[in-house]
Amino acid sequence: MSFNHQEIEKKWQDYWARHKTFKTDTYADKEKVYALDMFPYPSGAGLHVGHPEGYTATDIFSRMKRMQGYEVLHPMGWDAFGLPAEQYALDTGNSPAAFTEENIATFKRQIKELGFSYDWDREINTTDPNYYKWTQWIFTKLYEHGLAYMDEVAVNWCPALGTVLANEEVIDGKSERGGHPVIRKPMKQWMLKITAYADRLLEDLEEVDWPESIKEMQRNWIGRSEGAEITFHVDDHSEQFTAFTTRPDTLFGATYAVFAPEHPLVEKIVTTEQKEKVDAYLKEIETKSDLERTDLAKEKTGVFTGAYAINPVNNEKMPIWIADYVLMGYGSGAIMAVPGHDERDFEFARKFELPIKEVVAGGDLSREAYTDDGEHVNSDFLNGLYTDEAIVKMIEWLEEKGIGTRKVTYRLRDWLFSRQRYWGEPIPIIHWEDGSMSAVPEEELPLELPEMDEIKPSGTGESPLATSDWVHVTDPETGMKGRRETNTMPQWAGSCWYFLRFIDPNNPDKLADPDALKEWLPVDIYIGGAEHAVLHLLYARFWHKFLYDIGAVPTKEPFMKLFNQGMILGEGNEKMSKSKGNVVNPDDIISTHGADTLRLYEMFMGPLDAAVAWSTNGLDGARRFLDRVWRLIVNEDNELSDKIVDTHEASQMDKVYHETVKKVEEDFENLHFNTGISQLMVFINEGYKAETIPKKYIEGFVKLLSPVAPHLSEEMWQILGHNNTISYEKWPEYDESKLIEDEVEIVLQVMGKVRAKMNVPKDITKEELEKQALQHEKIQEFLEGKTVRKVIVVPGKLVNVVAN
RNA sequence: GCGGGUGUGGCGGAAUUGGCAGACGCGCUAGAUUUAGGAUCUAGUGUCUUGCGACGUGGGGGUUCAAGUCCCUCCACCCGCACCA
Repeated sequence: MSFNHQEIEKKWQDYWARHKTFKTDTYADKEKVYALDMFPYPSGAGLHVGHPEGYTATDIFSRMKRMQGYEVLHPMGWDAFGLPAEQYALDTGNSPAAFTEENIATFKRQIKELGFSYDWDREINTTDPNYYKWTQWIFTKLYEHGLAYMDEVAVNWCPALGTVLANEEVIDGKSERGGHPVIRKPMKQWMLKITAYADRLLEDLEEVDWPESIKEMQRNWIGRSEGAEITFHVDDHSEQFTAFTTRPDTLFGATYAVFAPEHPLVEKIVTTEQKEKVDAYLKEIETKSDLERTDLAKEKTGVFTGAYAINPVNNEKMPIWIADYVLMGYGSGAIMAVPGHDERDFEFARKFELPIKEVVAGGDLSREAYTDDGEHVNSDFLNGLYTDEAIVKMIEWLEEKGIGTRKVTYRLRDWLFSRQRYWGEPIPIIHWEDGSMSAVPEEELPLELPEMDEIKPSGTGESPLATSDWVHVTDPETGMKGRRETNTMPQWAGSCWYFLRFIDPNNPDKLADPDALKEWLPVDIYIGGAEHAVLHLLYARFWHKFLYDIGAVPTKEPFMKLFNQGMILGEGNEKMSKSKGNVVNPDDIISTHGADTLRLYEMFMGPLDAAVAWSTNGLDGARRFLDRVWRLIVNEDNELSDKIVDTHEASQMDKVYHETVKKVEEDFENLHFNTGISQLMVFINEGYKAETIPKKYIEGFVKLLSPVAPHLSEEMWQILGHNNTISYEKWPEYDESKLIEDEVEIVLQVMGKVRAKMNVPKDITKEELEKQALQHEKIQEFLEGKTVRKVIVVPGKLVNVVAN
């Protein structure tokens, strides 16, 4: 007989809700554990089977920690601002708020049906004014500290979405959401000065327990490089420019200079003879999208400006070219080209027949650029030095002459923070008619979004808010008129700090009580998808460091341990997608197999971080295991099976039980759920073979199973004669002595090959073990006619006889 | 191209410090039970071989008494970055 999952799951979900079983006591005396999920964007499509994977992992961890006596904070909320709701509102004329609310209701129902042990009293919604009041408050603090500023920048304007996108939201020249074309357009935008934190964001990665791949991605994204900035004069002009280089030691080999096409100096220095060609080139570049520019980048293009720069180290004239392989957005948008020792410069010099000069010996410059270390030549005072020393000496020389300095450059750009959208947190800034600007005072926050009958693009590139009366303000004291900022914040804003609010979600006076933050921070385990490796995780770290600097949070880093769950693929090993029709809906699985089965299956599929294909057979197998557990413990009359006996006598289950407790605890602690579950299966297999099973072992087993399959475990716990929830029962302990048997099996090898096995007492001496092994009949057989050269004895494991 | 990662049965995957490769699950085979079953229980299941045995962790080489694990080299796939000076 199998259990009725629909009945049991409903029963215990109701019980937990009614008793508020998972309510967290913020100020409990117990030691604290904070287990966090990346909260979802509540899309109209509802929950996907990928969501429960990470959620189940943190839930198992949380449930185990509760049973081990910790006070656990395990919350859930909604990252509910975002483009799809606004797009829906534009398409249908309905309000994004109502649409969002419906989606949240669906998500919440689905998540509750999976039996996660969230403290629902801490539910957070980023679109709730009580929440975004503090998102706005953080913005005003950033503004006060000079970290939020407005700048005219060439932004990624997406005409289809009617908004500006951050660099990270543009993939191959198209919008990350929707795949619409994106063009460059100069606009006045809000920026956050994340670059001010670049070094700390880099350095503090050392302190956190994150996957190396994610740390590496963040390091690459920040892209720190050390070098020098060198000033060059333009020949016959009063103009000068700077170029950044990581190889100042090769300055003697700089034979030409290259500007990015957008470099402001280009129009000033271009000669009349070359103007036509330069203009044509600029025009060609302008009409290319970013996508084309990177695509066509394989073949280098460029044009001579007619002007020359003076190489400060030898006063030689270097022709100045423009080429789009030099990027305006990095360094100063101008480079000194050293074709002998830089592959890109080499390629360019070859194509345009520019001189190539060797200054580091060791390569063959007729074939390729030589970028490795070597002895410097043709370099005056650097001759004979190797790269490291030559760099130091050259920088000293440049600094002495006042024509260059040591310089660190980053790939990381400041964070483009405004969106021309309605459905986001309003940026709490007022632009006054006298041209000044001020932040909305704290006591006036939250600055709520006005309700609008119709949300339509303003047509001017401003957000729909520009069409509302809401924008107009008058200073009650001076009577000065002003206009509210109409840009809103990007979706990343609300998720930058939500984990702080979970700690003290209803605090009206502060973002959260500092004492409570001290108790719970940093987050002990944070699980979510790898797609947030740079954006969300870098932005959240930046805000956290800022809040740390102003004394609002007590830790430098927000997330101590991070883990990325893998993707669940469709049965054909392809990504699940509507168009392929291979999407698995959790609702269907809960209905046919039950939430416990879904949880168990997703954890048993493979390692948590692996991408594994969904398998209906595998899912059936998970259900079969739970049925086996049920049938072993519960009889036809829904009572405890006669096989379970209340005894303290020694049992054949002793060893496997203690092994199971040990392995399950260790594996769950390390998020190795697949192997922990396999051990639970081993225990049940042994249980089927045994005549009787001590009740205490079955109780221990049900506790071990309960984090994975909580509904079924609660039901069995009740059948075992308990009236309370299993959620706070003491986690089982194992007895190390029960793991060791009196006899151990020893592997006997000859020349490294297993030839026989034998059982010996566990405390046998090395000498005795060797003696017995050599006497073993089978071994004797193999040693016939051979001379024993050496015998390797590993106590408790094996004996290897070397003979020939 | 650069950086990171992964390659183990028919499939998903296990294997402290190098020490019995293939735990557990799926699938498959046989038997039991059943009116019947795609239910349940029991046994088997890396490959080759009648057997003894031999071979076997992407390919090749090396270190070692002993290699999935360490070293060298090549290949394939996945992820990230992509002219970052």
